[in-house]
Amino acid sequence: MEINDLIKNYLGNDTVLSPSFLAEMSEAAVVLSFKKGEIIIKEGEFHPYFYFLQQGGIRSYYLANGLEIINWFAFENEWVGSIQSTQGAASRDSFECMEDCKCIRFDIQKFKSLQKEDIVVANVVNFFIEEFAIFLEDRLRQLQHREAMDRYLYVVEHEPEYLQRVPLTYLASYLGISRETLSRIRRRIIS
Amino acid sequence: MEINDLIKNYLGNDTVLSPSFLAEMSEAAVVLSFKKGEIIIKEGEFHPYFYFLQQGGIRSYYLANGLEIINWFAFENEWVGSIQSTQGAASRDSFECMEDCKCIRFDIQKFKSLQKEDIVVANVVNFFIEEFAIFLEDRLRQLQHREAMDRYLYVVEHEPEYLQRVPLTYLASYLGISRETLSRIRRRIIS
DNA sequence: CGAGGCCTTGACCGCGGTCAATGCCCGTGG
DNA sequence: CCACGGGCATTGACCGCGGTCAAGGCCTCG
Repeated sequence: MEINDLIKNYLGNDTVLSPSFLAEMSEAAVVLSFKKGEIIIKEGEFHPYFYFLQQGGIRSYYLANGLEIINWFAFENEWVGSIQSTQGAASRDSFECMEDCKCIRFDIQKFKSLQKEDIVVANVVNFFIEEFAIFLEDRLRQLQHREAMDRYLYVVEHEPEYLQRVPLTYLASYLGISRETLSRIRRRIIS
Repeated sequence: MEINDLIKNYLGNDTVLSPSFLAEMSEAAVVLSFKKGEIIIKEGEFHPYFYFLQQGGIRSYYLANGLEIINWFAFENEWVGSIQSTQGAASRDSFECMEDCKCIRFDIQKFKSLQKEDIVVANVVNFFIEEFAIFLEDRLRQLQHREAMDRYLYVVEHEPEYLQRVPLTYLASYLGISRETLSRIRRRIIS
């Protein structure tokens, strides 16, 4: 059972998911394919699913003053979804496939109700949200009181896969700097 | 029972906490007082407690290049603690009382083990982490691709209590700008 | 009354944004 | 096979936002 393995990888092999959970999940989960450029979730719309990304890359972004501002990138074996949708509200962000993608789609409502009944599920969810919060904290540290060069070097050191798989235009937005500045920074480093 | 009321305020009166939870909590929770300037949690130290702030104000900050950089402020009826300590690691931040404070202190270990057994506790924790993640997301939007004036106006509109209770030096750091820039921005707004 | 904390103001300048032109790579069609 | 066009990155010129340094004002407290 795929999902079971997946969760055990994170939480250790002693994690035992209830049979009822696995049964419900296997019927609620659907494997979907998306092509490069497809938008899975649209800003402003309620989207009652979240995804486990098995293959490909996704970016999350929103519009401000006609500019796309990028929140994060996700690749293989990461969870993707809108926190707002988790609470029944419209997503504040759009999610676009940067590559062809294969995802497992989960129904949020079904998951939420399981989470209210099954303590293991509740703790698994907990674990992932905590991870996400820590990611956001790290990111804040990169943006608050740090100059462009330092932000870039952080990616080089801690998120080097972005350099391989993300266009520089997106990376610049993610870093909160302009395309041009990123370009100049990279040149300074090579020399 | 105070803690019960407290949680019901958040989750609605239909939330029923198990008697065993309440019993454990009332013995694990301690009410503490701190004076202005006291440091509750020190950067780099493991701190196995978190707090519910009943009275006063706390700031979270860390040192970078000898500068204190402020993460957030907390006031009445907010939860305060280090996410890293939740995972058994040392705190990356210090927590200082900006005013005299009254807190309820909880033992993280005890809470965690309850969370593994009691599904209501697990879901309550879930709720608060989710809230925290949304706060962090909002904050990221303020720092990424936004200029100083906009950052300040966001506080004026959404976090006006900070203007009353936080020294401008701290507020500037929170906004990721210098004291002087904040001062000039405020003058521009008055005129 | 003096000292220290906090905020404001001024002078200066460098980082990084904007605008515009150019280069490079690649897919498509003649 | 080459020509063209589009997408993306680079480079240059310019300049304004915001940082740093330093001085001065104001309030509180000893």
